[in-house]
Amino acid sequence: MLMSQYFVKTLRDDPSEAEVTSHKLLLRAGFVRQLAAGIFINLPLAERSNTKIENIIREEIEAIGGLEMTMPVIHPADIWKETQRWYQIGGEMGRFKDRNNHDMVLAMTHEEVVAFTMRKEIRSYKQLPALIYHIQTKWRDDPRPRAGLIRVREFVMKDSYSLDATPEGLDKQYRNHYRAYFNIAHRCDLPVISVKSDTGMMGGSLAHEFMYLTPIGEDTLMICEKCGLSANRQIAVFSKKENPKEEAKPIEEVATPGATTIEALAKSLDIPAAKTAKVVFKVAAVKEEEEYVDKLVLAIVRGDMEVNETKLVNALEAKALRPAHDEEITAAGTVPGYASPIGLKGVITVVDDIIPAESNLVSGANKEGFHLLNVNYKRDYKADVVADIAMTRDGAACPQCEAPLVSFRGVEVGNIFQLGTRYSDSMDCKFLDKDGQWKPVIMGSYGIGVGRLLACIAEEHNDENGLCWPVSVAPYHLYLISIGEKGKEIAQRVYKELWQEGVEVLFDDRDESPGIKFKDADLIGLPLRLTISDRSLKKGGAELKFRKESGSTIIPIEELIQKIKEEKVRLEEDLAREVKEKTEELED
RNA sequence: CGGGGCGUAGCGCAGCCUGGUAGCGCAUCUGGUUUGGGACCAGAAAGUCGGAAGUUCGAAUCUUCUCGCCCCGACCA
Repeated sequence: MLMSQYFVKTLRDDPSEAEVTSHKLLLRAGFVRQLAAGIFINLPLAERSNTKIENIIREEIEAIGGLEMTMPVIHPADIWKETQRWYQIGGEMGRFKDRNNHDMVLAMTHEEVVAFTMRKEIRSYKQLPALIYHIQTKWRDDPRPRAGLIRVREFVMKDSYSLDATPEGLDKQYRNHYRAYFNIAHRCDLPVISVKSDTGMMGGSLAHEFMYLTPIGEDTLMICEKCGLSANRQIAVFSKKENPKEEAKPIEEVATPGATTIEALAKSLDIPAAKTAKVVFKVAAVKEEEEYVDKLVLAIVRGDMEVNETKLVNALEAKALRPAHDEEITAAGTVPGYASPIGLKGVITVVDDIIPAESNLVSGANKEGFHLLNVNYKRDYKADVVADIAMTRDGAACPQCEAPLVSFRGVEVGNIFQLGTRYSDSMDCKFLDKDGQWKPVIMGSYGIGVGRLLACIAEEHNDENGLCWPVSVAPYHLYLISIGEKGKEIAQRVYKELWQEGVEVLFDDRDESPGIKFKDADLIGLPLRLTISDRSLKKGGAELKFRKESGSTIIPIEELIQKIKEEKVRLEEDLAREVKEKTEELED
């Protein structure tokens, strides 16, 4: 490509809409432009990098037996009704009607289409296992897109779907993807870690997320630096310490004016927060005879803990959760700040699993200004659900080794799910097994975001002057600058020859001052930069500089093509070697 | 859904409080001089001040409504 023909100008100033580094740089360097909140245009530079990322993904997925296909972006709602997700998913789903008034869905993911296809095609265990994938646009109407390309509404992802006859088969496909995803990230020179995650709207049993750790990440991960245990905070568990057991004492009402928070309560009674029961009200959409209805939920954790909403939703098997309004709480017969489960009717009570082991906790008295001492689970009240619903915090004890857990922020670039038969059951996707029995196909689904990878790579590889692309995903390998007439003449020849030799060159042939060209070279961030000018010629050739290094070398013109080719190959080999080392580490 | 901020030329911003002919820097176009880190001189072009309604003799400026974008929280493969 010739810079003189690129229709996009780099920006001197950070656009005011951009906050995070990758967003600023991708805008300034002319990779992307925004069309609307969470909807981006990929300009030619981004397109080239995306294509490279996609091809890395293709190679890794083909290597584990994946077959590429394309599934539509627009689906009839019928298949989403079959799996109930039409009803379960809220505003995140894009819905519209076609001209015949049929409900239609903008693809958020493709389990339904896979199941639809496979129930027509798969009849025998002999057709399994199978692995299909595609790279396709998704629409998820996120309530709050943010951080440029990190969190968008329309995006391209590679999603693969495994189909197996046995759980062992699924396990193998899952492990294959686990390794493949690390390979993909490593080949993009993006450090990621895997953590256990919530299955969310996907359903299924086991799930991992691949996280790029960065302070701008929107997920919080809990990691044990001692034993290596890691999980998304949404599902992270920790080892809870019970208070010393006490003999159950009789309930006693005490006046606690103004003590509407645990902190104030503990202070006024001079007891540790861990001797109180924290009551939190939420309204959950719970399934009741095929319909989702809003129910008031009373969740109890020990006073020194907090409620984890994801865990609570899972414990309730609810669709959604929101904080309860004060009116809803009062209507249930209690008072915000002084609530307790004792004597309350018409609410779903969920208690954290440490509560039954605790004795003589302080709880609200369901009237303004009073609390109850010595409340004991079972004797005084019972819950509809007992489950782990406590949030894991920094410093909480690791459930494996008791060391303190540490929290990190991260961006989820990929995830893998063991779906099991969630979709094959609801969509009747069955095969005839060896033993002559019809069985549901066992599915797995595996996603990795192309644009998100690009953004994370940009976030990881940059400096104060601009982007610094890894050679594997750089839109071009080399930024060629010519200064002056003589330099331009030689550069034009070099440009053609390098392309013939497999070196992708972006030639800045513009009639601009050298300063502008150097600034743009740094901003766009190709791994190699070659300058041909009167000055370099006087020194004996052309000047080669690596984006990530400060020095430069002069190369005689006659050796130029060969030398650059070598350097490009060397960069690729260096990266390949690192990938190999990381892969071996992973195998251990 | 709750809280906050911002919409003025392609980009970054001033002007608004205190109403009176819309400005600056960069970018763009023309001519000339320059050519190793976002050059210089001279000239030019470019804005429904996000939109609508209202107040007023007069609104970028005041009022109301509305749309969009950004941030925090909630939510979320």
